[in-house]
Amino acid sequence: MPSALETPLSGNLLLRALRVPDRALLEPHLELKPYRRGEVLFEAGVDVSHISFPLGPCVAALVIGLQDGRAVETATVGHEGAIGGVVSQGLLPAFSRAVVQVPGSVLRVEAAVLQQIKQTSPGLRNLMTRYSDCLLAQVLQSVACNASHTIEARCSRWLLSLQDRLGSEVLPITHEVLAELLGVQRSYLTRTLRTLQEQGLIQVRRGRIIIESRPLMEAAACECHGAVKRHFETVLGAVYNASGTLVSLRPVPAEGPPMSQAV
Amino acid sequence: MPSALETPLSGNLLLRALRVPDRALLEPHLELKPYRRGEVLFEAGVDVSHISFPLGPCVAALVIGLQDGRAVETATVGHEGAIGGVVSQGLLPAFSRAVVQVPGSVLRVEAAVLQQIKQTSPGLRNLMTRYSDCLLAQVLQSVACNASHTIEARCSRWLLSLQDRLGSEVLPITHEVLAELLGVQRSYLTRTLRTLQEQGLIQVRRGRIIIESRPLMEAAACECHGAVKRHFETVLGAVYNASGTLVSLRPVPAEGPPMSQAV
DNA sequence: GGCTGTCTGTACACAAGTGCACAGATGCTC
DNA sequence: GAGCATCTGTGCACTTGTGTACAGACAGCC
Repeated sequence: MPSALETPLSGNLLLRALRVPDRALLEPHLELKPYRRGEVLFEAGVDVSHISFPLGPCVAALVIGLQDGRAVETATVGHEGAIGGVVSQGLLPAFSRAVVQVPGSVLRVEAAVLQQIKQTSPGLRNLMTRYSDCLLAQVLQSVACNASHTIEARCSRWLLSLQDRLGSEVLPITHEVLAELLGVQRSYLTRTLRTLQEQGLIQVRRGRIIIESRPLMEAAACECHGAVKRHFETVLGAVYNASGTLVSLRPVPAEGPPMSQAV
Repeated sequence: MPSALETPLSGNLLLRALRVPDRALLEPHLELKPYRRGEVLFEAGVDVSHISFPLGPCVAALVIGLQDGRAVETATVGHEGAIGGVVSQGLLPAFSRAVVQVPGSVLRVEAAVLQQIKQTSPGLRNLMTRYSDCLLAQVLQSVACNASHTIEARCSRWLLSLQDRLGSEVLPITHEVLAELLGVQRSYLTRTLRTLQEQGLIQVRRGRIIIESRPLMEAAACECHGAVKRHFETVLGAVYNASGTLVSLRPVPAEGPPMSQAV
């Protein structure tokens, strides 16, 4: 199986950013697991047994369930990151649920094993800490965003960030689901999307939304999209191609004395 | 000065939860620093040099500044926690600004020094990891909260969480400031507070809000307040007194073999 | 005790978003 | 290629919250 993982492993940018020896430590413990849309990686309140690195197009969301039955998205994680005990270091009960939004596979490792390996690998430790900080940044920005930006702007932001992760203009999502994630009314979201379509930003199809003009979308979206992206750049050295898609992270540098910082 | 710190140190619940030897490691490096209302602990984009443990009534907020000049609160930190590079482990640029809402003192330590001590103290490491998880939980819940709850509910939640930290019914805050933190219109917040007052939940005074009936407040607030509180209980063993005030955290247990979890 | 700056109360026109209901379109399955 | 479940479009009454403006109240200061 290790040989079969050779290719998949490069489908996650965090794993790809690791140096070869660190990757070698992790590789024997990685398990490939496919997920369908809507599948749950872990439930809120349950101990997180594994940490998962989404591959290729796979995108999951951290979701908070509310008493009235709604379930609002708090963070999106794709092939640029990891999900499950990233901050809690595993083995603490999860506060949120993790749900697959775009189907695909993940590479996962037992939380305890990852902790073990981190002990011996400063590079891995450093990388995971940096990613944690980016995840937090994303969430912090969303708090402010949800408090102050219009649904049109938030919706645009969300679509852009999905495109960043997928690298495709065709975003497989229904109004229903997107409205739930944003915590807004479905009928109003439909109207909003219609407006965006009339302005030539997107095309609306059944079950998918097609980005027509990324520049216009970026103008319609709030600053939050850019702010988070910039933090990914400075902290993880994220690299984006011309069309805004996230293509790689800065490789973890070789160990040196001044590395003690982000242990 | 170490002797002068003897008492202050117990004014922060995280520090108080540490075992004596761990505390001893930290103590010589702690510096007492007073802050006034509105003072900035660190700015967004700047490297965080220190990590601060608020004492007694001191409360700070993580704030995201928006392009239109507004500055919305994303998290509140009082004597139950710490602020500055908690997740990023210091020495990464801060994503948010930290502003003092209720004046008081903090004990602070250089980020690099704290990292150093963590290397040798599993207890401290474990505690900080748990606190990080609680901080994230608080922020995750706020994303969902801001997306779906009314201003009245959010305002009530906020007042309750300040009371938890202060342990007093008199909350020193103006409508102006609270409206900004919640990301809402000042005039509408005044109306909301008026409504709460007419229902006997609070009393409104110039520059302060007095909680009249905590039970009624809890009914008016959204579930988010309770959800975060419960996570603090399970993860940090937070203990609340009859009137809802946070009084202590579970002491860090003695080291044992099964401790490897939250390294 | 009067002045002054800040904070609070309220009014009003308006925009944004909800909640619900139902018609119509689309894609998939058999 | 007909049927069906799901998704999308739209209408309408209503609530929540914005934006702006201004009057009055409070507390601290000299």
